[in-house]
Amino acid sequence: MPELPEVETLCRQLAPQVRGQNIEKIHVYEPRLRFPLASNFGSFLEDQTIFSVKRKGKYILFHLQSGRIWLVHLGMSGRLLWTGLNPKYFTHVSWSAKLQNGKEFMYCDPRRFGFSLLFEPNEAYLTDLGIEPLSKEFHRGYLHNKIRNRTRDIKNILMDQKIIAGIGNIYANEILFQANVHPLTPGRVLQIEHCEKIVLATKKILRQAIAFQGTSISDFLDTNGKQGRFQKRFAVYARNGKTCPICDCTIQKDSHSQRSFFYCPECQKITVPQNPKKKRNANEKSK
DNA sequence: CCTATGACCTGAACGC
DNA sequence: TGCGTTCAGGTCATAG
Repeated sequence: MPELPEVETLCRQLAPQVRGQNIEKIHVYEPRLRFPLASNFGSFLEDQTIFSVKRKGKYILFHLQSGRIWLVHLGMSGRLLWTGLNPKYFTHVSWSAKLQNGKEFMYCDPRRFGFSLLFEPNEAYLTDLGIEPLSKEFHRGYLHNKIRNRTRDIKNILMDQKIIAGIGNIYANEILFQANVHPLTPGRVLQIEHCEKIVLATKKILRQAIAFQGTSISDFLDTNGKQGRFQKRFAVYARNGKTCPICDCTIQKDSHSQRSFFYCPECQKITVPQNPKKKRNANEKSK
């Protein structure tokens, strides 16, 4: 479910309700997440006051007044929901947090790829996380430096959280369409002007997606159980067989390193020619 | 250091 | 109706 725009949506909804609130009660229902919940999960958080809620990449960070940090990652299928909604949403509940104002939110995660980590004041955390794509740090020179010697394909690079934090499969596809770059283009063939297009496309797509409260394909719901709407704006993602919004070609779907990718063969021609070192196959397609 | 691959989970959609 | 297969928004550990 969650890439940067979805996590940002959740943070914006949570912040006004939880800021300054004391955590009255934590319930743990299912500790078996990507990393098992710490045995002191409840006692670490109970009676702490939430100072702020921030997003970093795809992480939600609750900064506590004590200086402790509570980090939440939603994996593929994690949801944060206010209690009181239709009970059908509350399957696979992992934990809940009740605040002094009576509000309570629950973490539900069927696939259990998400996790929650706790940090003491001054303890290092997220040390390997890359820069924020919506920050000024993310500019064409930064991207060009990161990719200039890489053979990895650009879509994979965009999804590398150590380089840029927050982009996943949906937005990588949409960004590369917007930038007219084929998803499998090796990083090292992209010039500074391509990097410029990719950076601009990244900021544009992510901002739009945030404005639409993220994307709901099947799993994502906001804290009130409502879907995002950016899926209505998809140019390529999950649109294979449909018409490109720009050129009337048919959107293609393919797969690479166990991830689907989607592209327009006409609009996304920036790619690498066949590697000259590679031996050519003796047989062309017959006939 | 870099790159590619499998593993971790459940549920939904699809084909037979 | 049921059973098997494939796929899904992410990340990490491992091997070369």
